[in-house]
Amino acid sequence: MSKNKKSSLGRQKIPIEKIPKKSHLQVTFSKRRSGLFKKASELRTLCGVEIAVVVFSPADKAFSFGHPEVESLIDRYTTRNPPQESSAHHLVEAHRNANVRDLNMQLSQVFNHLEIEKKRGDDLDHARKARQRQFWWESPIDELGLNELLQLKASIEELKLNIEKHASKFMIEHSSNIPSSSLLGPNNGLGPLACYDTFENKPGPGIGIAPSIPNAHYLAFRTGYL
Amino acid sequence: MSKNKKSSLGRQKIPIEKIPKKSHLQVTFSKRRSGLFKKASELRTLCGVEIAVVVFSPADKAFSFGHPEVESLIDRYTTRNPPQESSAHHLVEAHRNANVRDLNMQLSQVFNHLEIEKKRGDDLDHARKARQRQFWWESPIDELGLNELLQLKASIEELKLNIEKHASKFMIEHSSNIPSSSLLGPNNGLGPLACYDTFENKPGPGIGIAPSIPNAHYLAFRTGYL
DNA sequence: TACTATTTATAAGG
DNA sequence: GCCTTATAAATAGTA
Repeated sequence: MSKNKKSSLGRQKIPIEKIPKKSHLQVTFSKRRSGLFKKASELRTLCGVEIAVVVFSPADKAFSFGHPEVESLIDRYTTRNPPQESSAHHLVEAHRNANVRDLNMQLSQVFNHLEIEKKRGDDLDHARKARQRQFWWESPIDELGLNELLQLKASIEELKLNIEKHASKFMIEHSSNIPSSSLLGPNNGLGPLACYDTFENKPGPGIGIAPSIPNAHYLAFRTGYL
Repeated sequence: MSKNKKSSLGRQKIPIEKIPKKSHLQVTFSKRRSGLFKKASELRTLCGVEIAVVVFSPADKAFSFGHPEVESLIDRYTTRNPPQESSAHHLVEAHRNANVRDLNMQLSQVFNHLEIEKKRGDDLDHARKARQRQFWWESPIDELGLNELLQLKASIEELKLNIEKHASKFMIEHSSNIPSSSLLGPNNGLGPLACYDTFENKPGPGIGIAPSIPNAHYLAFRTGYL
């Protein structure tokens, strides 16, 4: 037997960037998704913690892993019920437990995503206006995007302070000479947010049947409705 | 220098079961949490997909990783808006993309969790009744637990069919002689659910001001309110 | 899907 | 927390 013939080169190092070849990407997605779920499962078992993972595949299929099951843990993450604080607080709370590198990475994603959310918010707000006279109870679904934006804005403002604090500490410890503002990008990281202020009190009155409050998502901004 | 002295034994194999020593558990949690987030990040970058991870630490602190940010992706997972199907459908959809082992593992967790949810549902329903006359718009927050239960019930019934289907296929392929019902446990996996039927039409009338519908969470059971 | 050479994660200890 | 070491585990490329 050709026992010393190398049947393959074995695992090769690949750069962490988008895989261009589609078939290859699909294979990698499957392998790494199950690897990720396995890790999540091990973390859950080893440490006895609650965990949820949600992924949308390249074909936009939903995959999830959760202990306890995903919906319930999402519910806990989103609606925890201390009086009048709501989910914005917990989003920030979660971010507080990350390191500077993670925070910056995620912050840049948030900015990118805000652009998309703003667009979606505009569209949905328009659609809502057109529909609410006929089916007023459907409108809050569309409004979710807007409220998420408002929560996001609050979160990011706290997150920014948080990052700057961490960043200072980080730089002191490493004697770096990069100014802290550059960590947040040339526009200081909050420029693109200013435009959201105009949303702040939009989705309130104008129906005259009943205020559309009844979900925990709305609690943080309840005073805007009453 | 004692160059050939082993300064450590290196990584040792550990069983995947709850780590008893608390300090050790904390270290493992930190290491594996960041490992998991790194994997999630790589999956996101390599495959260009959207992903969210939420973990509650042993000390019940919330940690999260998300591209785009967690709240928004959770929102997408939870509220996707095809007419009248709502999130129960997507929970099932996600489960459809798992293998038999995963499904069984998660199913057992769901049953355990249902016990807790049922208790919480009872308590919250009681609290809601006491409060709704005064602040009717707050009650839907408390009702979330109940509605989640109803969605869960629907999901599990489909999930059960799904597992049985997969299980048959699995066993045929592997020529196993384990009967399919044993995969679901001695009570066929649905016994403990029967009691939830009594919740089905509870949170409807009795207020007389306005029906409390306006969130996607409720859409699946909208007919119960109208 | 299964294999295998290699890279990557991580348990233990400082 | 961060670093080192030695080893276990994940996985890229291939058949």
